[in-house]
Amino acid sequence: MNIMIDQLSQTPIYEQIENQIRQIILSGELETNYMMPSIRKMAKELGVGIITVKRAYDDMCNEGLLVSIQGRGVFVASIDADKEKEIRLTQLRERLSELKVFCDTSDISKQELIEEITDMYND
Amino acid sequence: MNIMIDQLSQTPIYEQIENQIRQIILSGELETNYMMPSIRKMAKELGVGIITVKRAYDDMCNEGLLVSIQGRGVFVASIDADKEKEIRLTQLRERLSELKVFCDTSDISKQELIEEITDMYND
Amino acid sequence: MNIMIDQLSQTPIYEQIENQIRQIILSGELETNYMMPSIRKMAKELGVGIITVKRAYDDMCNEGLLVSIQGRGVFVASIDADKEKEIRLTQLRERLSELKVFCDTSDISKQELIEEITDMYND
Amino acid sequence: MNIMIDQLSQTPIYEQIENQIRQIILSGELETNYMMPSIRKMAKELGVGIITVKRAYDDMCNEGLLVSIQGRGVFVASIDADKEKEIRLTQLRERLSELKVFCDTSDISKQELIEEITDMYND
DNA sequence: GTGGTCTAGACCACT
DNA sequence: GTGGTCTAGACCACA
Repeated sequence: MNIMIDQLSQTPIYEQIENQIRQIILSGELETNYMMPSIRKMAKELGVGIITVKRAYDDMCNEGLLVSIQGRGVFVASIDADKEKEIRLTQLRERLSELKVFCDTSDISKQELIEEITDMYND
Repeated sequence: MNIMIDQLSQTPIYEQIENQIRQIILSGELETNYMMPSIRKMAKELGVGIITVKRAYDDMCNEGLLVSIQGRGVFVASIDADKEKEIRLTQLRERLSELKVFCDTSDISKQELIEEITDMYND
Repeated sequence: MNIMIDQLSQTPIYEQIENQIRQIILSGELETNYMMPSIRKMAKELGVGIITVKRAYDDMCNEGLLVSIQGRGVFVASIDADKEKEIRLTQLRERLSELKVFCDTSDISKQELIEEITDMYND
Repeated sequence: MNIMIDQLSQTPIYEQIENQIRQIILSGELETNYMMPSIRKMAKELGVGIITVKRAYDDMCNEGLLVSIQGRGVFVASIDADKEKEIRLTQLRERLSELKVFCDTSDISKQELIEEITDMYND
């Protein structure tokens, strides 16, 4: 589990942690019931505060990707891959819907939009 | 000029104002040198503080879309088409950048993203 | 007397008027005791408020370049050209003194300074 | 970091703060990532309001000389030498622009101006 | 009337 | 503790 923190980023540290853990779990790198590093250990490794890591773990528990068990630790939740994927896609569609409104009111065509995305992925 | 404020939104009020004014100006709805509602009037209409509106106007002055003149008012700046387009694209890229972070951390590929967009435009 | 106002300039209108009147008087274009246009006439010609012109005239009276006589009008003061010039140069030296402090603390050499000035006058 | 405020000056307090911080940073006195005094501390030390200091910090963030990070503090940004120099020259040009208006309206020629500068540097 | 500056103080988000 | 947002209200400069 290799998590990188950018101390100067505008994105809150707890969110950086969440994003990377989410990516790792969704990529299938960790099995269900895998025990996450303890909050203290993770905080020490990343060089951030304990509260910050706790916030990240808590958020992921609410999200359903992690499960916290009193006195034992935090574990990777059992996930139905298809169902999870569908959730992500639904979230994506909501974001895309907002994006389309922006493009429509800004005179940006579908062509230009896709072109920008392609450029972005080529960097 | 119809601006709506969502007091419960996560996005700061001044940013909501900025986004909507920007949209209105870039859509060409307002002519160059159009006099914006005075800070006090706008604040009263929106039911927000004077400083909040001022902050929004200030930011847009820095952005180059408005010009503020002491004792006279705040006016729509003259913008050439190319510069206008560039502003829009810059905004688009900021949004796409956030979108990419979401996709990357959600195990959604470039392929899937473009596919979703294409579907959306076909509806 | 040809005075131009830039309504969109950041410089206050009354100051624009002052600068141009000062220039005209110092250039010797107007004789001593020349009667300036009335405040109302000047305001009408320039398309600005009466108060704005009054402010400009008042300031120039305090500066000693104009003399206001109750019920008669505003006139060009008698000026000792040499003395006036010396006053301007003294003011210039004060400004240059500040400028030098800025250059010294910003690692800008005399060479660079004069070069920038030359460039500026060539535009 | 020794900043002096002149409460009676015509230049706004936040601008006085900005000018002095800019000078300090551009002079190389502070290293990249140096943590600036907190807004509250600086405000208390200078005897001004919190918002005044915040305004100064905000402006310098927009200028690219500082970076503000929620919950952590405000830091000196990393600046490359060329960009630094360009900032200084831009500031110089703004000052020279004002100086030129003064000279033009005071019947002082480019020759006289440069002569005065040369004299000043010879003292 | 307009915008520009400044204050004191409150509440929230992040570390 | 840090910065970020927002308010209410005051005073000044400008037109």
